[in-house]
Amino acid sequence: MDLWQLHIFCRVVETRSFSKAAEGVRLSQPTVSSHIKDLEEHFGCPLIDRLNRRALPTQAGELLYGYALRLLALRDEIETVMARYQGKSLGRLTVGGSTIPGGYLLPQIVGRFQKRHPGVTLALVVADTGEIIRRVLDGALELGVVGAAPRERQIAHEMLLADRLRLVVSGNHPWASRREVPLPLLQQEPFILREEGSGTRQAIEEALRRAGSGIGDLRVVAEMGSTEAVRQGIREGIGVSILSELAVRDDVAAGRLAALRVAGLALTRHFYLIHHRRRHPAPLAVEFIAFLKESLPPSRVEGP
Amino acid sequence: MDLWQLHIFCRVVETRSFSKAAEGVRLSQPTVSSHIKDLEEHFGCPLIDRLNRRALPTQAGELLYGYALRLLALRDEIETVMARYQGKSLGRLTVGGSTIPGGYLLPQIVGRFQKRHPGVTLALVVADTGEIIRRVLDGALELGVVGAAPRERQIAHEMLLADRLRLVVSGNHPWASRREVPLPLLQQEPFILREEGSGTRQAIEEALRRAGSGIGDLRVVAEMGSTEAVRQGIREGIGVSILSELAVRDDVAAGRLAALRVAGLALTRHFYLIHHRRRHPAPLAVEFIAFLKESLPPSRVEGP
DNA sequence: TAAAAATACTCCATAGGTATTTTAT
DNA sequence: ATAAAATACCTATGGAGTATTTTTA
Repeated sequence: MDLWQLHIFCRVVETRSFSKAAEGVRLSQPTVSSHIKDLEEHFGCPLIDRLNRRALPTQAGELLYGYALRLLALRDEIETVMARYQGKSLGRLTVGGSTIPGGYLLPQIVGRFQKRHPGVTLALVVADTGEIIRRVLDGALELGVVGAAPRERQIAHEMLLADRLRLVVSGNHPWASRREVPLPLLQQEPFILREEGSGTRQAIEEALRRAGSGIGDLRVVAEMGSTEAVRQGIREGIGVSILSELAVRDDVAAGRLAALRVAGLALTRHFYLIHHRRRHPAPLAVEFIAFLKESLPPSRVEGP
Repeated sequence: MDLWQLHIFCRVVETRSFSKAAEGVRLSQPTVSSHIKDLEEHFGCPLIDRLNRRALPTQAGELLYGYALRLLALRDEIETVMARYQGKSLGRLTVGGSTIPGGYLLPQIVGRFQKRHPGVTLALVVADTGEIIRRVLDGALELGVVGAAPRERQIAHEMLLADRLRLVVSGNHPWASRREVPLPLLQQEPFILREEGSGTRQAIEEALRRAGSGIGDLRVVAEMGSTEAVRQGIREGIGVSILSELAVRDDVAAGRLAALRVAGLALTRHFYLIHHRRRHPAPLAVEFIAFLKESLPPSRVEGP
């Protein structure tokens, strides 16, 4: 018994004729006969009564007909669902982001993508870079945006955008109107640092090292566990800090904070799009990647 | 896409391996590979990610897997339902009976058959012989038991039982204790006749004709439209009549009526089992016919 | 290096065809 | 005589096999 034979059988029942059914499915009449015979042998009972002018289903035939219709309908449903899936109007996409991209970049982009694809289930998972990588590896996340290039062989990474880190001071700080501050001056200033292990802190350490300095040369007055906490600390005048431009964009625009360069410090850091190297991306993921790239200001997309 | 390929695909998803799946369905690994490839080409997207040690479904694969399980389950349901149908524990049987068999023979037999086959839908249609034949022809009835052998080419008939017609008198009638009455004596007695067109009346006319007599020679005092009415008439002493032994069995046993022979009158009449000559009977109908025959007292089953 | 899947080929079972016969109206 | 299905027979596609190669952990 296969779907094709059931389809032929249904046409015979509906047209009450082997020849008409044959026409309908573009087969010869003997071929239809042989398929019906096959089914009858398979089920071990006659399905169609051949009454020379009419072919009528037996009781067993009627029973089979009902079920065959359901089966064929389900088959059609599969075809349409799979097609719809490819048309990206159906599916599920789970994206991960480490702290900065997950907090300040992806929410808006995921939101806009969601609006463009109704009927699609979107999820954004925010966790630290290591966790994001682990989840991409085991397949729980299809894509991730993280603050460091992972060295796992199984993970493919692609530079997505160069995020500028800026010296951030309160809006009423004496430096608020300056464009730039020299490093020695910064080293006099009370400084708020992120905790050990933070990607931002690592980027700062790296930049200082390249400038022949280090964290020890800063006047660290506080260590805080999140970007939010640091931002609050700056606004309340506890000190200044170096943060991702993304994280303070709104506050800078509103004048609550000011972002400036540190002369002689190359405070650039990259975010990477990651995915499993050997798993096929869902069409929706491909679509999202394209959407993500065109959503980023072109100026920010620079070489590695 | 066919059911076999979907089945193989499901095994691959479940075992997470092409080779294991191949073992499970008794195929070679390359054959499994080619079926999966076929499916992937059919749907136009990868379904399985081949990660050397493990084969994991893509998102599209998971989507398909869910539907495939449903489809295969429905397929299995068809197989079991069709098998159950053949085991006769499932189905529907509609039997027709003309007045006498429909009123006095089939109800008990249908009832006992119903008890023996729970889960089966049984219906008994009582109508005149012509109507029963028409309904067997159009397929609304699968079987019929009628009081005359139909001459339609499309209807097969088989003598089922010889029903004896008896002269029926009230339990307190002078003849009640007699075994037999001569025809001339009967012709003196008030007689209740069935209406024109009744099978019983036809049988009486036929018997009288064979004896060289006719209805005109009877003292007809009433013409009644049903066996029931005639029976009541006899009990109330309006007259005597000739009725099927089947119709008065209970009353005779209870002594309310008496049944006797008429000397010189061959009052035998046959009931016939009929069915459509060219339609395959459902297994349940075959079963019912066997049950019907073994339910009849063997003495009553005689040659035609 | 070993384990898994892909590739390359061979073979035959069967879906499909055409021509014809059978059957019942 | 006709219309429909069954039968007989032929062909070719593709499902299944074995042997081998490719790939990556």
